[in-house]
Amino acid sequence: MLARPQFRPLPRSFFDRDPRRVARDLLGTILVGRDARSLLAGRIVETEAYLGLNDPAAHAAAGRTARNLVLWGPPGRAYVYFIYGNHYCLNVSCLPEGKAGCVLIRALEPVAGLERMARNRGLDLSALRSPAQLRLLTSGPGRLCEAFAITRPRDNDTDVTDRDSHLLVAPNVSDDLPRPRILATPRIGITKAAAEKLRYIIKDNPFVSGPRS
DNA sequence: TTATAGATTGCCT
DNA sequence: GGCAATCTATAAT
Repeated sequence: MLARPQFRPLPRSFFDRDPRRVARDLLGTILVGRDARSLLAGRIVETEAYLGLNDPAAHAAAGRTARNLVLWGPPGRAYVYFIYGNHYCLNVSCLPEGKAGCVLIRALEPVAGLERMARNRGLDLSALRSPAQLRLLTSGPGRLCEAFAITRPRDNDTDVTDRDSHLLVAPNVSDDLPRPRILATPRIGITKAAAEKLRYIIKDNPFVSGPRS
């Protein structure tokens, strides 16, 4: 059997909580993607919480549908959806089975497998030398999915707490001290419930999505 | 069966 | 800063 890196993912209990807590605590953790050939890793620097039935901006607000079924399942599963005819977005389900909260992963700081990410994004490898171009790899929910080749239906319902999954979330030991400075802001790109501060970012991290200001 | 908005991105002026 | 691309889920007819 081929040796490959092992990761101890976050436990299921981590996701069995209020999406706001999960969204905050996911900052600094590592999204790991892998296939037979490559290992991809990125540090999560931007998330958004979606609260379920009572959150007008959440897909779950429509109730249980074929698309959002994963949201009502057990915590710690990938919810992948297709948007604007162009892009996939990655969420992780929260709360116990029967409740539909989730966290949208909005931006990563690339850690490993940057060449593969660039290829997946259709970028020239010279992009890896320019900070501005580096941002284009995984700075945005659609971009990070393309970089990690995350699609639906294949990756939908993946258990990101299973060490054997091709997509998982692992703690980042080196990030625990000092605790990243966290900022809460309004969510991006929504029209309903747009005032609530449910977007969480690592302050001053250059890989957070949106204009650099 | 048809219409429309959407948890985005990249290219245009 | 504006807007087209491109398709799916859901609402409206």
